[in-house]
Amino acid sequence: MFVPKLISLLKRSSTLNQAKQIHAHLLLNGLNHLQPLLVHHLLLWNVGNYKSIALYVQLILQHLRNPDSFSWGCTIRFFSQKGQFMEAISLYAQMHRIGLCPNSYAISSALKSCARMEYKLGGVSIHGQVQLYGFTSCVYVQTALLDLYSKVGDMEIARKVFDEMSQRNVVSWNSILSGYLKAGNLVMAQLFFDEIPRKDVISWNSMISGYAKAGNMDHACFLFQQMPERNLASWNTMISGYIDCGSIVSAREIFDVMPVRNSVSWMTMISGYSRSGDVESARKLFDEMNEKDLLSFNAMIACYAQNSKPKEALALLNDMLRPDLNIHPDKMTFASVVSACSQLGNIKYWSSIEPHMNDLDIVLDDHLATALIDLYAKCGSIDKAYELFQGLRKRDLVAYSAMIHGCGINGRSFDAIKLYEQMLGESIRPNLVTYTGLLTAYSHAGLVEEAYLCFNSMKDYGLVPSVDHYGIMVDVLGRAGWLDEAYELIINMPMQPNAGVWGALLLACRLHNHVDLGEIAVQHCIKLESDTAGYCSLLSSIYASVGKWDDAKRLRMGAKGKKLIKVPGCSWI
DNA sequence: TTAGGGTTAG
Repeated sequence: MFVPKLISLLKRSSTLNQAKQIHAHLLLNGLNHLQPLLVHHLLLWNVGNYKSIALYVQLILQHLRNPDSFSWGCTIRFFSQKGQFMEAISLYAQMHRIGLCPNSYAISSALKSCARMEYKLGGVSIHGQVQLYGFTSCVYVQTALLDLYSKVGDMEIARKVFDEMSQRNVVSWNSILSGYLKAGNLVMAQLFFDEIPRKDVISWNSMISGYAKAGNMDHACFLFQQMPERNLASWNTMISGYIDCGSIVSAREIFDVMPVRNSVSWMTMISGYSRSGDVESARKLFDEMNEKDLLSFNAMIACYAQNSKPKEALALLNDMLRPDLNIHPDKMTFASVVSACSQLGNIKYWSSIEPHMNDLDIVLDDHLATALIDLYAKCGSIDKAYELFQGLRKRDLVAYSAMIHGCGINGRSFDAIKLYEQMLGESIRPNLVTYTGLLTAYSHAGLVEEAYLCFNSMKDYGLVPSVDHYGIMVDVLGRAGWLDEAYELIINMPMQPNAGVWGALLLACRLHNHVDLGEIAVQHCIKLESDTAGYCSLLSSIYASVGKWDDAKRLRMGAKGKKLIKVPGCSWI
């Protein structure tokens, strides 16, 4: 077959199998030099699905008799564009190992991949090769380099690269702009923005986003009104800016007047309502959507999970799985669903959903694994939780807090304390949730003085104990029999104690048969909560335990009839 | 090179 005919056949091939046949033909007829063309065609026209093309092209690369930068460069760019950054970087390294000189495609795509993964070390080593192979005047390579340093937060070197560029395009300007904005340096960003010779919509959007993130919506709005053309990202940035500032009403106004909406707009609004606790408005908006997609389902399921409506979250997952919708849940969906199951506190809910996740080939990431740690810990499978915790790529504040709490409620107090120390050793600052778990652990172990020290150390991290932390402390003191100290702590609380705090004291009074404080505690509990039967029966048991049979009987009768009871010497209604 | 979603307490 003539070469021109082969090339035209290749260009018209639309399936991977056709391309493979042509490839076989090339090899049989000694036309190996046409392989780069085949690689280029395969990658450019996406014949077949991504995975099979990727596999086939990699196979070709490994067997090229005369490896060429063009084929390798195209492939590296392909992986980088598909978001397969690890693969792109590893192919680049391989290309380097076999002694091929990279072209600008290869080197800029490898740099982009490092930037997206914030893999500074890899980027720096490619920087050395940029100098070595003489790409110092290629605007694409230099911009990729500049973007890398902006993304990893090294603005000094980013600035140096920018200053030394012989040629710049608007992407170079936008990259340095986004670096300063990411670093929160609005002053420098504004200076650069003013200098951009031909600003595009991305330059404007970046500035708007920077002011919005800094909470300066007035200036963001000023820029939004000034910009010559707006795209969807401009409008969506304004919506999320208002939501971040807590102005859900202004966000809605923007949403209502924008000319075209996409799923990001809908999702941002739904999660805005979710964050302000307005589940009803979120659902109303969700129901108004004509074509619900993965993003909107995820936003609505997350809304239910985050607002303590786990049953509704699971019901919506069920709707989402309807075959006619053809929507496949992803790891975002499952993170919320796991949280919902965890709130229900029974593993049976998750057991019926887990097979779906496995069918969908969902890969556990740290977020999803953390949700599972919490689920297993709450359902008593602490060993399974620990196993997941050990397997995390990076143990962050949330993972530690979930694990500490999990150990706390499962009676593994010393493990909880050890984890807390390990966390501090990794320079992770605890938050209020961490202390809830830790105090729970001390409470279960009956370590009163340690708990007190821990409670007092919260201020070292700038944390102000919440009413729940006081509740746990009352529980710790009370269980250990330090009832007067517990009462004193309640009296000196900087906020109003809730029924939980007084309930903890009441429980302790029952444990140690303390009548006087028990009467006071029950009085407050009844004042704070409508369902009083449990409290009355506790006090009644206290009376019984000290032989005050008449009082005990009277209280029990009262509790049965749900009437309000009067205790001698007390003035509650 | 710009917009958006998930995980920890009670």
